[in-house]
This record gives sequence, C-alpha cells and structure tokens, in this order.
Amino acid sequence: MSLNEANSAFQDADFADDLKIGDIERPAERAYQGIRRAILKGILPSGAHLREEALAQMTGTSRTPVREALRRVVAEGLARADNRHRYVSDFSFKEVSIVFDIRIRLESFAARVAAENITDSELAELDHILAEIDRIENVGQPAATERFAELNSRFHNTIIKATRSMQMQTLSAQAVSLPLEVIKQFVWEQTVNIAQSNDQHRVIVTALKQRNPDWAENAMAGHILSTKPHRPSIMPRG
Amino acid sequence: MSLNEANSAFQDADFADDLKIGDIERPAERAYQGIRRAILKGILPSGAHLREEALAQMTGTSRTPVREALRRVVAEGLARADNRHRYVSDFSFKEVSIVFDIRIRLESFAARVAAENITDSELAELDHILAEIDRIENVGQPAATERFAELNSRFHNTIIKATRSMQMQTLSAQAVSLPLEVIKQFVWEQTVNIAQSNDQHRVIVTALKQRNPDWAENAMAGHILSTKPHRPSIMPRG
DNA sequence: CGACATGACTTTGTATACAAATATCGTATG
DNA sequence: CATACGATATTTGTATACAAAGTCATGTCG
Repeated sequence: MSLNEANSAFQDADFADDLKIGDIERPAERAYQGIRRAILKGILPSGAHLREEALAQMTGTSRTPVREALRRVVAEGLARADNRHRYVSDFSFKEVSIVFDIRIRLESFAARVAAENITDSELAELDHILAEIDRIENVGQPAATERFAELNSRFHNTIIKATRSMQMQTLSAQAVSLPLEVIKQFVWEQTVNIAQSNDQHRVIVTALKQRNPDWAENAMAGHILSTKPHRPSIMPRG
Repeated sequence: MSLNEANSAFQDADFADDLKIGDIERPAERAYQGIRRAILKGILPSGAHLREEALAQMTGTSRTPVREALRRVVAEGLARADNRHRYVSDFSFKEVSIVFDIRIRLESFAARVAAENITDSELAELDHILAEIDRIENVGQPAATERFAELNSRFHNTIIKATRSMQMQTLSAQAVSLPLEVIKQFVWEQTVNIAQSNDQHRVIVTALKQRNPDWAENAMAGHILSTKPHRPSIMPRG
C-alpha cells in the first residue's frame, strides 16, 4: 500500500492551525478532534495507517490520549482496527449509503419509542430548536450550514434521549455520528435545504406531541430518507 | 448511592479463579474478560462505580489495559460513562427489550443486504454451522448451551460480514454483543430451544441461497423476535 | 538464483510516576 | 444547628520509559 506519503504528509506542517485545535487544552479531546478533522479533511486518506507516535506529534499530545482518541474514532466508524494497527476507513458511497439505511431504521424506531416517553419539557425544547433553525439567515453560507448542523444534531439527540434508554443512546450515537460528520463535509454544501428539513422536523414534533408512535416513526424515516445521498457522484472520496 | 459494598466486595477474594481469567496472558484481554464477567456475574452490580485501580488489582493488571478494557465495556453497553467515571449499566427488562428491537431492525437489514452480496463459500460456511448445531448433544446442559452460543454467534456474524460493509460490522457488533451476553446469562437457561432456533437458521440460509432479500430480511426478523424475552419475570436483575 | 535465517528497526503494549481534578470530611463560624 | 470553608484523600488524566511483537532488509547457504 502507498500509505507512506500520507504519513509523511503531516510531519512538517503546522496542523494545530489548519485543524483548528490550537485552543483545545485537554489532550484527549485535542487528540480526538485533531484526528477526526484530519480524517474528514482528507489529510489522512482512506487506508492510511494511524501511527500513534505520529498522531501524538500531529496533535501536540502524547500517545496515551492518542490511543484513547483512536478508540473513539474506531468506535465511530471513522477508522477500522486490525490486530494491532488502525487504518482510516473508506467513505465509499456504498458505505455511507448503508449507514443511512441503518440510521433510517434505528432513528425511526427511536422516534416511535420517544412518542411514548417524551416529556413536555423535551417537546418544548424541540419547539425551541425548530424556532432557532427558522431564525438561521444567510442560507448557503458556511456559518449558516454550521449552525444548522449543530441545531440539527440537538434535534435528533433530543428525540433519542426521549426514548429513556441508555442503550438506544449509545447505539444511536455511533450510527448517527459518522453520517452527520461525513455529510456535513461532503454532501450538505450541495444538497442541504434547511427550510425543507425544518418542515419535516415540524411534522415529527407534531407526531410526538400527539404521542402517535406510528406517525413519528414514519415521519422520521421519511426525513432521514430525504437526506440520504442517492447519487455516487456527490461523494468526492468514493 | 450504596456502591461501596460493591467495590469492597472484590478486594479480598480470589477472582482470577472465580472469573476464569487465570490463563489469559495478554493484560488487555485479561482485564476486559475479567471486567465483563464480573459485570455479567453480578459481582459488579448495576450502578457500581468502576474504579480503575480496583479493577487493575482484580484482574491482575495495571490501569493502562483496564482503561482500554473499560472503553470496550462502555462501547458494548455493559457500562456507561459519565464525565470521568464509569458505572455498570442496568440490565432492566426495558433496556434488554429495546436492544432486541434494535437488533431486529439492524440484523434483518443485514440479512437483506447479505442476500445480495453473500458468496458461495460463505453459504457453505453457514451450512457447516447448521450441521454443527445439529450435532449438539445433551441439550440443556451448560456445555451444550455454551457450544450453541458460540455457533450461533458465528452464524450471525457470518451473515453480517456477508454484507461487505465495515460500518455494518462495526455497528452490529455493538448492538449484538450485549444481548447475546445478557441472554446467555439470564434468559437461555430457561427458554432456549436449539432445534427450533436451527430450523429458523435453515430458513434464513435458504432465503440467502435464493438471493431473496425480502425473504431473508423477514426470516431474520422473525428469528430474532422469537428469541426476544417477552416477560419481565425472566430478568433476574431487573 | 532462490529460500530462509538473522538482526536491526519500527510500532504497539504495559507499567508506573506524577499532575490535575474532584470528592470527602472535619472544623469553625454565623 | 446549619452551612461554608479548607485540608486531605481519592480518583482519573497524562507523559514516559521500557518490553514485546512484528516488519523488513540483508546476507548466507543450499
């Protein structure tokens, strides 16, 4: 494999700046963010061998937090582990597509369970998020996309938490984190439609308010389905 | 919280013997198996604070492999993480039940994808596993249950691998590991029916051989559904 | 010329010392 | 008597030294 170029590529550059991790002080978080961003930015390309010492240097920490970060990154699906080593996952269209299909099943089930367990204060929180998303201006600008990504995450997480199941939260976090990151990076610039997305959010919240599990499940499935990339061409790294 | 008793409970006992980890030499694996078994055996009860130093002593390793093991245990859902600390998850009927519902959706989708991607050699492997399960004798004895658990895991993992998706494998591993462990511990003694289970396995394999995604999906869903505990009474812990 | 043994080098695994954060408990004070 | 404070102990976080395992290239022997 031609992985050596990939590794030598970050030996002499100022990555703390490029990866915007300069102000993160906790080494574990710093290492995690640094590795994650390096993968998503393509600095660490698919298949690249994740060497602990090199990553420690890259992120300005030691191997201990790097090892911890690597476990997170592997658990998220951004990298894969093999005997002793770890390698950057490939984000082929097929892989991203399948994770979306999993997410559709997982999160629509979460919406179903949430419909039976959500509290009034959580419903209020969802209303608040809807309003915040409506307030986003300069649609299309990076800042707006970033803001939407944050609120969108909160929306989905609030529903998942409303299932009152730790296991659901654990599993969903992993199924959701990868597509959200990959999408934010590759897909949204071209396809995200904030207004349409929030219309769907509103439908989901209405279903939840009526404590209607079937409707909530269906609405969530439709929502995620609409965000699933359906053309390989939009995956630059596929 | 009354967690102190739980922790003092393993300070003076010979756990290497009780947990059958005496012959595992790699510390990381030793720590992982020791912690996992201690949780499943109830030595570390739900809510117990997992202290690194105490676990290191318990498993006869140092904190480094323990920390690594704890990450695995948390990822599997056997424990939950909070700021800095980790605690044993609770295996309430509700939690176990929901993980089964997730598994139904995840693995039936895996069967669907597998039907379109499985190789002849994997189908042969599945046939081999079916035959091995048929050969199990002394049904009801612990050794037979243990053997079935192993072959059953291989069966399900072979299908998941046949999806040709790393992400599917990563996510499924986490959704499947917890129920399989908990079930082996609490449910199977009372409800497992090896012959019935293998009949269902055979149907799934037939569907896969015919490359029939709908059938494979449905058969897998039915199979897992049939193993899902439906009475709270069979959950001793909760 | 090829297969294989050998040894240097690379990479990960483990233990441990120390630092930082947090919890605990006793004491003083309003 | 309740509470706030502070010293002390506990627990986790980080860095690093060393061990073990694996890789790769080189050279020797068949």
